[in-house]
Amino acid sequence: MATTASNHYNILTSSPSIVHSEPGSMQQATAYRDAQTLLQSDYSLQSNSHPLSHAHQWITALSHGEGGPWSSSPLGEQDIKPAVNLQHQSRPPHLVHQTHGNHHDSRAWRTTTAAHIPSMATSNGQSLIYSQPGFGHQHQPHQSHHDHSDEDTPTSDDLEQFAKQFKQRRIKLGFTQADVGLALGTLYGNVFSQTTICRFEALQLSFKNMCKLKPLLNKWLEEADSTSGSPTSLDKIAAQGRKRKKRTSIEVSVKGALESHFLKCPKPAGSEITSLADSLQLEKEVVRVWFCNRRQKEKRMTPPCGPLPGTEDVYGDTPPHHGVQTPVQ
DNA sequence: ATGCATGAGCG
DNA sequence: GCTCATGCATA
Repeated sequence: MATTASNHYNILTSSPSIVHSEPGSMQQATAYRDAQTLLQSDYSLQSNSHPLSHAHQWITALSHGEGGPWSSSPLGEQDIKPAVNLQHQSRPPHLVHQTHGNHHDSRAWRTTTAAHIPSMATSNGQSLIYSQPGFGHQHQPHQSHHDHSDEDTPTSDDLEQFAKQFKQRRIKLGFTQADVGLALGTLYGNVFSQTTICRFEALQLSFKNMCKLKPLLNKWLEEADSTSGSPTSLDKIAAQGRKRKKRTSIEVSVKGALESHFLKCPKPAGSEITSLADSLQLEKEVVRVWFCNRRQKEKRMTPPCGPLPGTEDVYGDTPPHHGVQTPVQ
């Protein structure tokens, strides 16, 4: 069965303070993992026992110090990043180009820069439901073609370029994605995780989100660049705990089943989710979240290949209109 | 790098 | 309930 590795929550109490990592070293990665399973309580604890509801503020409220509901320390969880970057940067040349035309909000991406066109592998994303990439260009930011480097609404291309350069320079300067995330917190008050930086570099965020982060990252880049000789004070405080449901590990076979259902119906009703969860022996919530994440992924996931026209808005939120135009090919 | 999860905000 | 931004935990 698939299953959830366990229904425990782990409380990370105090992770080792992270010092800004030095170029090339990926130290502090394992130390904190021990403290990972300190406490075990039922899932219900979260939904029933604690009337807490606003626990996100801790992330942003650096000066709040009220501690989240589940946090054991008053520091909130602003940055708990353990800098578990072991990866650094091995990035295969697979282009991550997104091609969607979701005007809806903001996730319009690349238009056509595919350098190589892998054939549709049909492993599991064959139906790429999503829409078309079309819209040959950014329909969002159109400001006069000016020669702005930063500021102002960038185009998809601008973002892509920036992300590329950002990553390269970041690496050259010897910083990990986690370092950057923390630095943004100490420098500008907005802490971000390694995950976010990673997704930024990989263009896996929505257009709007990318636009929002770009300025910050750009500033950091300048900072880091000019201070590349002296040790920028990247010290930060890290220590807090938080209870979170243990990540459920869904078995491959079960995932396959979910995929199938997803292809048939990306947006199942509550009752459907319930029965599906029942047949797969998963908690309803897990299934519901799975679908949410699946949908979200579809929206920004780079299509395995050219999204085929004809399979458009399955979610219904994909709006009407232009979208025609064949993707790559 | 990515899977599952949380929570704000919106109907 | 969903979307969307975001991240812990994990592979």
